[in-house]
Amino acid sequence: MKGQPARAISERTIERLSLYRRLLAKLARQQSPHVYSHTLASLAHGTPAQVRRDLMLIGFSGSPARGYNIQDLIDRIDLILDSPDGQRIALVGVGNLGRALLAYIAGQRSKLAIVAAFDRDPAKTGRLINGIPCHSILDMPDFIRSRKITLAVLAVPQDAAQSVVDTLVASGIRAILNFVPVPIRVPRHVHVDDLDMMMSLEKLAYFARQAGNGD
Amino acid sequence: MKGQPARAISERTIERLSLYRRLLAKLARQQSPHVYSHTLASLAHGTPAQVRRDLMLIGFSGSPARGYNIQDLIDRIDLILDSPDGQRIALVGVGNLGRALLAYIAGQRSKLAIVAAFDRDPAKTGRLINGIPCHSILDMPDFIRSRKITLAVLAVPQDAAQSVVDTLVASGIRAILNFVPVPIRVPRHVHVDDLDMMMSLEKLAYFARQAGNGD
DNA sequence: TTCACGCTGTGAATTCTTTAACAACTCCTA
DNA sequence: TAGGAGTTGTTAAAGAATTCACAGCGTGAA
Repeated sequence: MKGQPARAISERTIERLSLYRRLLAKLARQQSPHVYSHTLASLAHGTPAQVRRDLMLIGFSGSPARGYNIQDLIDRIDLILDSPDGQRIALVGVGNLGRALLAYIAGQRSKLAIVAAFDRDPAKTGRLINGIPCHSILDMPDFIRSRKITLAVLAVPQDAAQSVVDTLVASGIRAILNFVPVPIRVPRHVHVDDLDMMMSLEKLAYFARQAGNGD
Repeated sequence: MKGQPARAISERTIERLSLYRRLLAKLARQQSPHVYSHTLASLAHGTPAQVRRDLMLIGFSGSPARGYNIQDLIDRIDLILDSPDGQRIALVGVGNLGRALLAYIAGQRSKLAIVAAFDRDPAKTGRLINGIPCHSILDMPDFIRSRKITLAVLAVPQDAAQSVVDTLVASGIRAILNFVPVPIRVPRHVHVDDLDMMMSLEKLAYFARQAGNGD
């Protein structure tokens, strides 16, 4: 069995695969067992050529005149995106945003489970929050190691960010979804994705102005 | 007065400018009145060449041997990113996430103010939430028009997303920050930025696995 | 069984983004 | 006042990502 394709798939393509999978899950319930690249493309706001190339990259083939088998494609994407034994996530920082993220993420994907939350404030620790146990941040290293947590969602105050990140990295975390609007330093083997809302808003504000008149 | 440079600046560059401005604001309080491109680059996790090119694109010049004047650069970026009379934002969907976003965004930038929230649920409307007045979604079109709101943050349930978007667009919204994990359809002149957390998590999960061993 | 249609798979072309490289210049030192 | 160190501004090259375009094929219709 060949498993994952040898060469790394680009970040952009992985993002689209995630999107395709979600769209395909909906299609699977509804219509014929096949989709054309142009159908999937229009659902994903992309081009047919892009869809075909993405699927080519993961070694998936369709049939001319029938398109791609939906269930087979979902299975193939699962094989790429999911780890067989699943991956566990910790959320750090149980403030307003942290709690909302807990509720948002919990239970979305069986192979990607939030298993613990951490906070410095003793008033928040030692109980369930949105069904997830919340621990003291002092217990974090042991917890991450023993439960083999590889992903972290960071939603702590700015000042605390870098030191929390250092702890996470030292505990063996492999990737961080960062909601703190500060660039965090990590060693090269740790991946970071910044979701910076103010940056997105400022970008939208700019293009909103460019587009139409000058309000 | 020439105002904005004629040619559009790329999305990537705008994002970095937003980041630079934030970093510069910190620098301004601390040290000398100048920065070198390599200093700013290292704070932004970028390369000096990238910084120089970005600043070139917005027509900003530094001095050899002293670098860029921090305050002047902030002013120049303000000129690009900010609208002189400010832009107003509406938040739609006051659930867990919506409330957290209100708290997060409120008061961050004076030229980018959240001025109203909307929800379908009458229990939530008619009062302040995190200091922002919350209205019925039925009043949204009038409100958006009369208060000249051009940006929207979308945090409604999936099923409601497209119909809310249609209303927003019809009311004159120019750009939407979309937290709903569904591709929304808008006319070409409306800009959308999708902040899709599950997609980001799945991407990180993939690269976390690629990097090290195969857990 | 044959034909025509419309799709896939993919090399080539294009476009967009980043990095390299270096001449020109400014400041500091002596 | 002249020289050296180190930075900017910018052109050219490299590298990624996307789109084009078309050969080849499978299906359904005749």
